[in-house]
Amino acid sequence: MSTAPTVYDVAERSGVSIATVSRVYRNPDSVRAQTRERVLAAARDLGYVPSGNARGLASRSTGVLGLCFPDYADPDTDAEDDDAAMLYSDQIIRGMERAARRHGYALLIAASLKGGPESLVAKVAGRVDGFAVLARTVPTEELEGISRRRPVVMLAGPREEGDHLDHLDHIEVANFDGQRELTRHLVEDHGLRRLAFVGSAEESPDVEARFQGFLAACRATGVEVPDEPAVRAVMMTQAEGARAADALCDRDGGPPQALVCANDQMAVGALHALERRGLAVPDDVAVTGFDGIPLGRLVRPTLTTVRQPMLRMGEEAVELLVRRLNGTPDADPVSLMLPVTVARRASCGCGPEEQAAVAIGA
Amino acid sequence: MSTAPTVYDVAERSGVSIATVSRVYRNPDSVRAQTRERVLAAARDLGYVPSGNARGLASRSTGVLGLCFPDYADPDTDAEDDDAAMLYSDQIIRGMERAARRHGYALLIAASLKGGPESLVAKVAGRVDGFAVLARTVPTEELEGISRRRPVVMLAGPREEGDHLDHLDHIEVANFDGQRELTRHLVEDHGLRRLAFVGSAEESPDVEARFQGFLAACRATGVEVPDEPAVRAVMMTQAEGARAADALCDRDGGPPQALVCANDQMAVGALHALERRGLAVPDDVAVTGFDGIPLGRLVRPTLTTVRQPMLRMGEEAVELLVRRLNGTPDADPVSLMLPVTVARRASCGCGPEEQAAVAIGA
DNA sequence: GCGCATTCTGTAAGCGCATACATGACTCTG
DNA sequence: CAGAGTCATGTATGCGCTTACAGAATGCGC
Repeated sequence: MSTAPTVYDVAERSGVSIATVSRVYRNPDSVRAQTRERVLAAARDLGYVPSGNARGLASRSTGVLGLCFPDYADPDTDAEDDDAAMLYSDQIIRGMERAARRHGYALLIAASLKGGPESLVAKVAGRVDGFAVLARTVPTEELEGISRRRPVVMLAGPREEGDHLDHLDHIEVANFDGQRELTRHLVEDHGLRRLAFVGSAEESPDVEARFQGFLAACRATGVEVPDEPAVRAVMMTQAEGARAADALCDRDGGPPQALVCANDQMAVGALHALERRGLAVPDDVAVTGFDGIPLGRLVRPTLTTVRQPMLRMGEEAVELLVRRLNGTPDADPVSLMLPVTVARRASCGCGPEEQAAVAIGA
Repeated sequence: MSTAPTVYDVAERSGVSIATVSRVYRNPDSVRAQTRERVLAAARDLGYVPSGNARGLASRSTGVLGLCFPDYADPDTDAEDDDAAMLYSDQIIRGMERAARRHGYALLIAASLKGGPESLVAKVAGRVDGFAVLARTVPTEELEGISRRRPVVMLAGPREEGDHLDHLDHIEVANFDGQRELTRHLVEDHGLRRLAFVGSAEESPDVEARFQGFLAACRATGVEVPDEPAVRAVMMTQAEGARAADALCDRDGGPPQALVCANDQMAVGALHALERRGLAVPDDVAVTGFDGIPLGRLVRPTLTTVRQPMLRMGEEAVELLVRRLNGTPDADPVSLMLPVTVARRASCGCGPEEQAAVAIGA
């Protein structure tokens, strides 16, 4: 692992100047074929790999796009089953990677833990030409500064009015419409009326939108519910979902007829908690989630949920970034809303077979 | 999107030298608190983000690890169902990301398409401190050169004897043992004797090892099979799996009793093809895969397969890289073999419930 | 108040590459 | 065969940061 060879080494070995070496890589046609071969041969001999850092510094661009996402993994779950570990951020990653590749970019990913918030984004931001951020992964103020200098697209968080971030491109899904339709389904098609929403609306604008959709459906169907979520979860993990389910069951009046969870992970946690208590899903309590992670189809009963088009979200994010990168850097901010689908599965009482679903919203 | 501020701007604005600005970020304690605050305030005002390129250049390290993987996605499948798009590389990505984060690294990922092979690895290699490569993603010779200058770990390809790459760290799974056990199960527990192996052994050393495991089980149980795979697939995608299934059914003597596929994607493709032909799985033909991707549990019948611990593979890869990076760069190459588990599900005739599985190999 | 040990901060020299510009070698024209 | 025009290559500079090293400021004991 000796010191890596540089353009200088290659230049010396092939008897040309460093400029020529550089040209061989950046603009091969501008070098005579014979010279080029000599240079490439020397490079091969030396095991030369151009330094991305130096290249980036000199050319002011990296050829890399980035993604910052929160780490919502349930540590315990993963150990026993890889599948369960695939969260929705993973699908966004794949979507972005694929689209990035099409445009000649690589993808740099980093999850933030509550720990060093600043370092994370800064690290990513400093190494990419542009990046996407999953809602609330990064403190607003920090993004504010960063986004002045390079393209950033917000994912999954509705734009915040009056916020300093409204100059950012933005992609969200039909949280409101999706949750409203799912809730309507519970009430009208399954006749459930005592519903409880699980999830902290303050935590994330997505959850807030979902909760509002939930409320809208309740009002429209004449179901009474409190003006705020029955249980606030801090993290949106399985553990929190289980805790929420337990808390709701222990309340006066017993468990509600349906647990409407703000995401799939909490719903799965609730499923487990209810099973431990000997309550049957969906007969005693219906449970629904939101997201459409693979795990939702692996649990029993299979989880009724609202599916987000996550791959597409990742792809669209890249498209927006690329557009800004070559062309219209100062165009007005774009705001996309992608449609969702309600996946009716077993946990709401729809039986084992998944029902055909239609796109909702946007 | 004006020119981004630099240390110089921050230095000027806060009335210090650029060295002090740098120190504030690299080594905060070495700067007086009062000075530090001034600098940070100026940085905040300007929206300053340190350039990763410049930092990397000057400090000769990037704080980034990389992963190169092949793109085996089935383009058509993805559109209709995000879940189906989650391949095994995605799980490796997650495993690596998580471990990388623990060690303070970000992760750069890039899939290679057959197209520009060189540019891909070179690009990644030039931007990271070390990286992992999924078997055969990268031409051997190219890796040869690169790996002389920075840590590389090979994933999922058995080390090739006499190869120039045997100085690389290496992680594989118990391909041979896993496939042998699965094959034994088909023959001894289900009484199947006309088996066909689908997959090109030349393409990948993993497939070769699996095929050898298949052969070993056949010999041990007295089942006769040809010395090479019944069908060679070029890509290991669903489309290829379907084609293979069709080809085998059209042969003289009709379909075999079992299709032993070299990976899950091909197995799923075979499942579809058989269904189209009106053949029942597992009653007419049993089908098995290898990998344990989430999709395998979503198809009907659920897919019997050999599960690889992919998350763990990603994590171990990072551990190996990190170890080389800080400490023992020239230690002897490490070779890890991770155990697999046989997941007995419906497609081999074991019924809908997944059977408890035990670790095999290593 | 002085000398010396400690901080703290500034100066300067790269890190490896891209690229504008200058130079040199040819070819072509008249 | 001189001069203009091409093409290939070299020279020189700077990208934004880190980091010895040196220098200034501060604190301490006496």
